[in-house]
Amino acid sequence: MKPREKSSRPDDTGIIAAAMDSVRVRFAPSPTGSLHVGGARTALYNWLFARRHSGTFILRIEDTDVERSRKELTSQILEAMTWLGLSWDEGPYFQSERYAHYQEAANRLIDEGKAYRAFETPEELEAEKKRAEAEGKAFRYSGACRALSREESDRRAAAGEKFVIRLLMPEETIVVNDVVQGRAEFSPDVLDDFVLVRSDGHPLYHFSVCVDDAAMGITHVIRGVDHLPNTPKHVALFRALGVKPPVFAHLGMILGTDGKKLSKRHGAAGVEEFREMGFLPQALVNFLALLGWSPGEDRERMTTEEMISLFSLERIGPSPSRFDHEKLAWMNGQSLQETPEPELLALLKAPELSALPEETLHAAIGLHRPRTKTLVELRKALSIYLEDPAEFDPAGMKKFARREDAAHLRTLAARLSSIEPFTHTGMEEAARALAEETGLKLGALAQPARLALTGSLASPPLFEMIEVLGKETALRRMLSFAGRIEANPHPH
RNA sequence: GCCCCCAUCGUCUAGUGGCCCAGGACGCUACCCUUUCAAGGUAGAGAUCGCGGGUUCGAAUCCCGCUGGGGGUACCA
Repeated sequence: MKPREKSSRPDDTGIIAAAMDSVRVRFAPSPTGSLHVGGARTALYNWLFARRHSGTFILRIEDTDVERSRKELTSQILEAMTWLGLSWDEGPYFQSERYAHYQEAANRLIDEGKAYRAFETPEELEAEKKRAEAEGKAFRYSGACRALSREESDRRAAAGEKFVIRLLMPEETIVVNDVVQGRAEFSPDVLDDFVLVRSDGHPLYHFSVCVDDAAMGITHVIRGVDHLPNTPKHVALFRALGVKPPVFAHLGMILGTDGKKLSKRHGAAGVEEFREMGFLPQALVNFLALLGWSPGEDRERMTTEEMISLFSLERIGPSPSRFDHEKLAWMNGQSLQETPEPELLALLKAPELSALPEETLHAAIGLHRPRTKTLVELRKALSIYLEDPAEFDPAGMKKFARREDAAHLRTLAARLSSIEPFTHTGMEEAARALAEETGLKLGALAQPARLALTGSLASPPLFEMIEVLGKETALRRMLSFAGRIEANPHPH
């Protein structure tokens, strides 16, 4: 890592400075789905922030929802994080293995009179909710069980009566000072005594998060704005727990191009999907970093090290952003061009390419890589060196599969067959001479050949490609394609 | 319904009272290069800074209202 920059950076002042000595942040996904790019961006910002301040990045799995959590999704998330290069310093911790902590904290809160048992059944609550709705009012738990004496509460619990544990919400306005979203006030009459622990003993999200953040000494909570309305609850809980709340930074949502929540409908939403589509982790990271954060000074493409040294919470914007696949594709194309060839070969994961002579493969990559934006595209482009094209572009067939094209193909093939040594410069000379003699444009000769060789009208410079393909393969494809046309020529 | 957040080119954004009749990037258009497609080069279109009121000598930047969008409102996370 580069040496830290001096304290002229804006984030070295003010509110964050107090906790800046030992930054501890966490990414806390819930294993109810694969890693969404929104989650990946949250993880990235936490990671960048930790690295920027030589802090600690903790990974914590929030699997208290037994019904929806799935073990295999955890490993999938970990794998995606690793692929992105977001290494964690502690964890993964599993909340499902930390129930003793929650139990202990809950008992303590009850003992201190900051939380209490509530014995209403789900049905009773549901009925109350219905009633409130009918009256057009927002439902808030009545707080009826606040009035229970400790003795009665203990007695009913001991008798086996079901209960949840609720936090005794203080009757005061809670102010959340968010580094990204600014100041937000929450009036006590929209906050009720929310549930900490379910009747089956499972801690609820708000509770386990705060207990863990407190226990793990989390200094900064960086997460999506969807959690902003939860934050006053967390602040109250931290106070009840006797802990200073961390600094909050809530990130705007990542939306699809239509402004709706990003999902598979928009092409892809999971990190794993982007990986499969042939995107490079550094490109995805760079792109995601810029979705909501800007280093200023018109910087766009950056290495991870540069992002780390430039990153700060105050340069994160509050507004939601749309996921622009086009820009990602551009960035990926840029990264693809810069990847060293041995690494690229490993990334391509195409063992069949080893059938090609090293020199051929090297030359082919040199020819095709500049024309591709993803690994998948490059892999497909390279396949023409392994087997003859199986399909031909319909538009190409319409334009360049007429009877005279077959004739041109045969003439060109004949001319090329005598070239020795078989170099692209020699071929080009010969082809130009041929064009001159016949009064044809070079393109009239080249396009049918291109179609014959690749099945497509778009390719690297024809003769360079032929040189890599080899005389035998090239002539075979040209002649066979000529035959195919003659059997079934496209009318004018 | 109630609560909270957001609002600069199509998109990501720079911009924190005068340097901005708004800068960069992706995308788009044209031209150059050229055997095709990319890449590259050059030029260009594209935002009355959501709307309306203030404050100020002066506002994209501060305040209020409206509109639009998003989120939350669980014994989910």
